[in-house]
Amino acid sequence: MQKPLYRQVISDLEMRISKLKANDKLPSERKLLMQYGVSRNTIRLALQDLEQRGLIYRLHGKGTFVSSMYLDQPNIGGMYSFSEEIKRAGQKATTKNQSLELVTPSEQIAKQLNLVSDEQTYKLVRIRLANDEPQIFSTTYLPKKLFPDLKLSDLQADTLYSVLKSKYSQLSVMAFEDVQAVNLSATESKFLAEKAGAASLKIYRKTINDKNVPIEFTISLARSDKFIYRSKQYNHFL
Amino acid sequence: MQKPLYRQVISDLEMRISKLKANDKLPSERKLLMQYGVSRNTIRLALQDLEQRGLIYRLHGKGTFVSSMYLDQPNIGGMYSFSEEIKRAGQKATTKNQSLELVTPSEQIAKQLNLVSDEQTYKLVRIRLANDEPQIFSTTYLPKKLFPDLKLSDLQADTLYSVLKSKYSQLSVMAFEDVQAVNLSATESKFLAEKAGAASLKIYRKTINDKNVPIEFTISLARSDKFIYRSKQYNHFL
DNA sequence: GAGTGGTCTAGACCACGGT
DNA sequence: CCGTGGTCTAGACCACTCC
Repeated sequence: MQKPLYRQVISDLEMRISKLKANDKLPSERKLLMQYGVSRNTIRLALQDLEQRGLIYRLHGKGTFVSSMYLDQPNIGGMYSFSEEIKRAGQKATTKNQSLELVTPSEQIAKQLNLVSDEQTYKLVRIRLANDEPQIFSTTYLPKKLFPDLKLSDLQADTLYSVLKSKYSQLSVMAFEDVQAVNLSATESKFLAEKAGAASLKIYRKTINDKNVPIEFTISLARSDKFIYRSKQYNHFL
Repeated sequence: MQKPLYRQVISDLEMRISKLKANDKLPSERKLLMQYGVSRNTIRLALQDLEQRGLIYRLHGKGTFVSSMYLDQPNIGGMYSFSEEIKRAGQKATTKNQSLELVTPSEQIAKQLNLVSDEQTYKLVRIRLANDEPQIFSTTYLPKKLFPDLKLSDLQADTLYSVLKSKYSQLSVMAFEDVQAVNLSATESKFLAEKAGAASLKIYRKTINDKNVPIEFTISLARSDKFIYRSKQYNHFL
């Protein structure tokens, strides 16, 4: 089996949807199951996925429709890549003080990454800049067993996610993010060229792959005067 | 039928999960279907919901486990209503200083709500409390033409979203949210019973209905020591 | 091999929206 | 009334993990 049936249906429907307009109606579930020759359950698995990702919406008793936001604003939300966001804003993205070392993670980190006992992780520390101004101070933990022989030079040549994908075949499918507001400590404020006590966004991100296995845990501190955290939220309980 | 079977399973599992620790193992799907006397599909529907909401994670071949991302802190992000989040955390949700008036909105607000010229909106100001402690100070704008004859008494009897749905047939399908960290001003800090300068989350939310029409714009200020803004991000470009 | 979650089938009835 | 999505059953086999 190459790809699960419902994944194939998803891919095909994605193509069909991209050729439709916002609020266009899709065929009913019963028509789709005949078109694809699969059971209703399989169709519903596919539609569920598309609905969660915001490509379609379903109305009880009416039908399934193409969602508009996805077509109008494909860039809003989703997994943000710092470099791409900055470039889109017409600024220059750079990274400073990059360091990579092998460490035994704290209990909190180990739990997030589903690690047992004393498994080691890479610890990647970065300061991200836009037009040479510090914006984000981040610490990333990557399990050693998933990313053997990770080199700093790899990361300097390409973005983190593309390295994980191309060198280690790890696809980041979804990320859980927790966002808090914090007052910067004296030391933190220096990294970000801010005043001590300034309000800052603290973002905890856990990224998982297609097998539901955590592949990355990152704690970021972001200057909030320049950086906005943007997300889309879907209502699952209509 | 009172509640769908899988919703009942969800409620019961939520209770069981709340008594477990992070990374504790749940019974297997086959054990659960025997415990609840339902089919496997129903159990999986329930587990899917819990997984999406971040309460559990599942590992192929290993089992289902309590997620560590799920803390006791209520989530202020997303379409979840404040009252429900607070209740879920076992606390008492109340609202203070509610005021409702008809205003001509600023240009910024009018733009967000796709309003023309001098269209009026209702302006709803609320302070939300959990266990009598102020948590969120919010200002909500609702277009008058969509919600004629909105009464403060309606909102005091029920949640905002349920009023919009039941009285005006407006379904909130999706919301865009921008999150910033700010230092509280002197006046703001008094509303939230905090110190001036304390870091706080400022959340701009625009909610749209199934026709892609903006139905609500809200600016919230939330105490970040008690609340976490939580979101899921999907990678659309596999 | 035993146990887990992942995928899939072929039915059924319910609840909702519109004719 | 019909067509829609929502819920539900009772099976089956596959893919993965651990022993």
